[in-house]
Amino acid sequence: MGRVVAIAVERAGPRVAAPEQPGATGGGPLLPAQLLQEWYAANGRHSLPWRLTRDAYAVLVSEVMLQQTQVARVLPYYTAWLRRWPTAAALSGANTADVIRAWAGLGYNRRALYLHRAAVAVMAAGGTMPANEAGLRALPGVGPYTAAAVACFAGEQRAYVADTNIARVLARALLGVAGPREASAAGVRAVGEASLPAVAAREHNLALMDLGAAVCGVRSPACERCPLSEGCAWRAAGYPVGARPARRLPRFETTARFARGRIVDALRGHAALPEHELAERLPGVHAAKLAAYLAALEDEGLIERCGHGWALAGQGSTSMASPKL
DNA sequence: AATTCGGGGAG
DNA sequence: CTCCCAGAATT
Repeated sequence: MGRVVAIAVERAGPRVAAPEQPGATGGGPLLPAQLLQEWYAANGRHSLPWRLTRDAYAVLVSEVMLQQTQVARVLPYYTAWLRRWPTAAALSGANTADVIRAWAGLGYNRRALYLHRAAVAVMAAGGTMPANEAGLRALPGVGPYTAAAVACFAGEQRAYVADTNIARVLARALLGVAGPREASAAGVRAVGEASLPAVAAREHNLALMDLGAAVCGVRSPACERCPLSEGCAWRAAGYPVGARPARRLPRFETTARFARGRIVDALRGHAALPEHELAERLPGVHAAKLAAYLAALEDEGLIERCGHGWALAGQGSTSMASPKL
């Protein structure tokens, strides 16, 4: 991608960019875009597979997989998924059970359903993936972040993209607080939008994202390696700490999340299972709630009744499967 | 505004 | 052990 390099060497501005550059919008704090792009050219993760394509479907797959999930864990899933379902048309023809099985290990299983339903919706609407925020936002499982990300990374549109990393960098560098929780979402958005460059917003957003992941970590800001440190408001303020949520988490094995994950994963390995066999795979504390878990999973479209037992939804192609138990 | 929804790995 | 991760949907 010669484009990135070209941007980085476009102009040799002042080495230390002033945090506030007069004349942009309202005069709020801005990012030193030049330094940021130079850092990105040298340190960005340019070879991530979803950054090497502009295919909106492929980018959507990556973004949904990346929701609350680390890059390293998504990589093998992304590759396998696109090999199996290279297009929205291909995915729309898959059965639900196969899609849920392909998701094994990623967590938040509803994301697999959303992705499948999004593909079906795209095909129903003519077969062309939307590349603008509004069209993307209408797809299931696509919220403000994912819509902006796909529009920007695939459609190369000038969108304000705010994942957890970007929001943290903006909150620190421009607002002087520890993170987005210590600022209003509108405040972060205001400085983020004001800092969006007129061109190459894609590289701008990717740079902020990589910076947040590699340098400006939640617990470990490496300011000595940060291109924004000179004008960083958080650093200048002496690194004020953020408030702690301070919430006691119950043992994971006792949570509904654990039970639901176990249930779905058990059904991944079998065509169908009777309810008592599902109960055997759960700690006793869940016995009284098993029926409620199953009802919720059924309502969400992850599982379905199969005779006297349960199976992954859509097990037998698209037709109403005959009872197997 | 608060909750719920998985699972793995870093610290 | 706790915390965090390229969030979204629901209440």
